[in-house]
Amino acid sequence: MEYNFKEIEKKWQTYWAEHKVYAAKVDESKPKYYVLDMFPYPSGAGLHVGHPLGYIASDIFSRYKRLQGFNVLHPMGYDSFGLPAEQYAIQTGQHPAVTTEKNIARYRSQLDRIGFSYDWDREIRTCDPDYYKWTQWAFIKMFNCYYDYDIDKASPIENLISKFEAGGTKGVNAASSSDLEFTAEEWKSYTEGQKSAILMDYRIAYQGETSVNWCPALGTVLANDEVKEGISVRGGFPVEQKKMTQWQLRVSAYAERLLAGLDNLDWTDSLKDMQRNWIGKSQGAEMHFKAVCDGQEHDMLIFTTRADTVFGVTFMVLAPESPWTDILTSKAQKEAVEEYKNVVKKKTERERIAETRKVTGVFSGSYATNPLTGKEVPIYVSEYVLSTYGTGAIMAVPAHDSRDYAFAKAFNLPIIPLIEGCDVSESSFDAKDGIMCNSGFLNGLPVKKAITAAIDYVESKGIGRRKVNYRLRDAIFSRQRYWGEPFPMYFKDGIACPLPDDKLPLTLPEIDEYKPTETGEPPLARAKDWTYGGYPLEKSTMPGFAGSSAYYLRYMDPRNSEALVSKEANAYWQDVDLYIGGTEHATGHLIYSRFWNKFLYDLGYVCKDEPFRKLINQGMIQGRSNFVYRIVGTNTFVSFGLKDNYKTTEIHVDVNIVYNDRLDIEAFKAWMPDYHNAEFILEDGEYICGWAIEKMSKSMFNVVNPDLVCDTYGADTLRLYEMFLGPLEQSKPWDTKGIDGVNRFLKRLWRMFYDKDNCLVTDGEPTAAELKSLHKLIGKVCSDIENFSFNTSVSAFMIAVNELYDLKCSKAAILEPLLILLSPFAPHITEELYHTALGREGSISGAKLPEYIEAYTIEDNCTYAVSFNGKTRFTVDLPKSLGKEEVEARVRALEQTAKYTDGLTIIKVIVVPGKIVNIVVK
RNA sequence: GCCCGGAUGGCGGAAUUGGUAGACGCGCUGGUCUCAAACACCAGUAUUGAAAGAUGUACCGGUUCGAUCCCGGUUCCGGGCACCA
Repeated sequence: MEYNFKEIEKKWQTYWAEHKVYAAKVDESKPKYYVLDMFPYPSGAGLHVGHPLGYIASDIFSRYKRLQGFNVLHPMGYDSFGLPAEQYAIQTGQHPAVTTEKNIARYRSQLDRIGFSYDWDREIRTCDPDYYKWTQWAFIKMFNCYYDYDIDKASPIENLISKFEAGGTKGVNAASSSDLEFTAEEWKSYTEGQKSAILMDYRIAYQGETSVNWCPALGTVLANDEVKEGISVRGGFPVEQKKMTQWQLRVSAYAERLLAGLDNLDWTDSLKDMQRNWIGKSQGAEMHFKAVCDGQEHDMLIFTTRADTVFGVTFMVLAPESPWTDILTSKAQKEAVEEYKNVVKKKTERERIAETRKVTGVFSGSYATNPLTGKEVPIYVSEYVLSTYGTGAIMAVPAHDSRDYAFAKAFNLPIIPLIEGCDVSESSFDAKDGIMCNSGFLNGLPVKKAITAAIDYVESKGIGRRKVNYRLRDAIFSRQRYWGEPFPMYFKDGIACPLPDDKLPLTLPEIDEYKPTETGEPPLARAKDWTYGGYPLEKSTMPGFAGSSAYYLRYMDPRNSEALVSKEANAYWQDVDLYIGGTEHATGHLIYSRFWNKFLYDLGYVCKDEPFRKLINQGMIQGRSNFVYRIVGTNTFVSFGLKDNYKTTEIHVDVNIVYNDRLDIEAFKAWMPDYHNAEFILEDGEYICGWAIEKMSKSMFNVVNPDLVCDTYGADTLRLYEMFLGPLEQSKPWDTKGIDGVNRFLKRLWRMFYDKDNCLVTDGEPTAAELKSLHKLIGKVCSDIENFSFNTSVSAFMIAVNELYDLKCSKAAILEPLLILLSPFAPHITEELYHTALGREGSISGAKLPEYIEAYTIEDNCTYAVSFNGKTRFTVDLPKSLGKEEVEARVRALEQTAKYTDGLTIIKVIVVPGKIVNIVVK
């Protein structure tokens, strides 16, 4: 019998599906284990060989955990709302639901071929109304809550209303968009409209005006993590800043908890660092400065982390968009400031980035008084101060801040050094290090102590207070698009109201065109009768991250129509034990999910504060591109080794017509009409291609389709090879030619069971050598899997099978544990051999993981190399059972009889068991 | 500019984290089988040298009997953030 992978793989995939082998059910008798993949966006291009890498890893781990006796939840679904389907719809008029459906079918068939152990009964799709009902439900909950810092969690908005009714804003310690103050009487005197406007500033899901990333080409706003270097991540279009009223989520209220929660997570440090930087906590102080404009006195508030440098303030700076700027611009400077503001406003985000460090600014015409020195300093307006961070105003200390320094140099402002011995003639001294000088009562203190002393002083004089700032901003939650979740909100006389729960889901209406309207309204404005009870419904939709923020909860109880997840299901599955996915979600999905989960936790809907206990980031699989070299101005192609003799252009060639860097010339001629009459300059009768490692993409003709690999080598080979390529978390290139090695391994495994038509499996007692091979393997593979070092596991399998093959071992007592151990990696072939060759019943996934017995792998004797000062002089075999002291004693004795002393005396014997003995001599 | 990761044969990568560097696989070379090819199998394969040996983990230095591993500095590559006061 031959290893017929096609038949075997089809047979077992059918068996698993028919017997629902991987269906997960709540089972209190077993410990649970939840393994989750980041669900894919089903794009039109289908999967390439890089996509399943993480899925294979998580599948191996899931299968391994099942063998260990865990009740494993391993679900899959689709993140199926999103821009590409909509862009396609705009171009073709096809409904996004239709293309999405088609793409999902393609993804499913590709995934199925690889043999994953998903529980497909739990599949979810974010665009399914039964699913997005719960996205809308959560949004309404957020709308109906505010964040109370006193209890440090979300709380129903009614509680806030009661507080306002009882005592106004006094004693209210809540996250809000503005710092309003009013009394209970004032509150009661407000109209409904005024009240709802005030409450809006406190809600966790709220509508508010902010400066947003507006992408004109996409016709929508984007969140910060959807923009990189002034360009939209999806599509690559320029993005500009624009003031707009948008739905937002008050993620910033959770900044401290999102930061603190990281400490207890089993994530990589680099990913935690990314989130920490994104949250951007900085501790400092707010300080009041008296400002005078045209004789009028105002109060100005700044934020600083360097309160110690207040004696070196030589000017102040306001953000152009800051409300202070209008108040503190003098009549004389009005025109200049307005002009400056206009120039800044017109710049796109991209220009701002390109011109970073180019100093611009304008004098406001007013002056501020330093509260500590009483000195007057000028107030400037400059774009290097951001309105969105801190108070939008700073005190400038050019001697100790490089940005202030550049500004001072450009505007010829004084620079006062405050640290003993520092040189500020060429650049500022930014380090928080040294002894203070020129700083009144702070003189003589080291910087770090001076910071505390300065803040203490400021607090005691009532000039300011300690303050923590976060860079994390609220998430802008509206998108002016069609293919997303509709907001379950309507506007009654201009006041935003949520739909009642029994009206959920609010499904997407049909429209005949997916573009924005001529008047610039979102596509939903095209819908007929987009109203509720006669009131207009919200016309924008939710962003991509809405649907992915709580999907891991829905998998626990995917068909529940009463709740996002039942209390029972949530209590059993709890949280995700292992989450595998790419780093690209570090500051997007992984922040939003944590926020969303914490919110639901505050309200008691989920039992865990953090959703993802352990996180692994798989690396990218890069493509290996091949090139041909066309001699300029001809249709002649010269082989790689000879190309330097000619003037050539490098052209990407489809890697599927190149074998081992050798071009299939006939296939090349047929590839594109242009090359039909191509001529070639060969070396040794062959055309050798150049190569490079690049991103896997269609345009570089280096895409390898997993279907093709499954056709030629089988899914088990694909799975093993993807793992064998290198460490899971590292980026590495795909190179199809190496795949023969793992394929050979499987064929050899097969031959251990079958020779032609004979089954070779026998009973019989295993020998010591066979047991040693097996148990070395068990020990290695189990510890590798726990460490996600799957590449070395595959090597270990190859070594063990080679050893056993050489020993001609066909004993069931050895082969059965071997198969079970290998089954997570290569489920089809092991399943087949388990049944037909070993005659076992049921699926191998129900088997028990073989136990590792160390005693089998210990060597009787062990060779020590004895060396003097690093030079090996002789080797000696000693029983492994000897203790360290005894080895030392025997070595000393040997050394004496061997007369290797050369007149030297031993000062130290270093024994490393099983390794080497070093004798240090003098 | 700041914060993280890296750097080992022709290639992907191992090395029990201070103890024989280069496991395993690819590729290459030679051989067996074959009319031939494919498959399979066997042997070799860091550099240098006829050999003994010498040299080798990006570079410079340090600690140590001993360093791919620890410490200091440099270069290059990858990722993240970027006027965050």
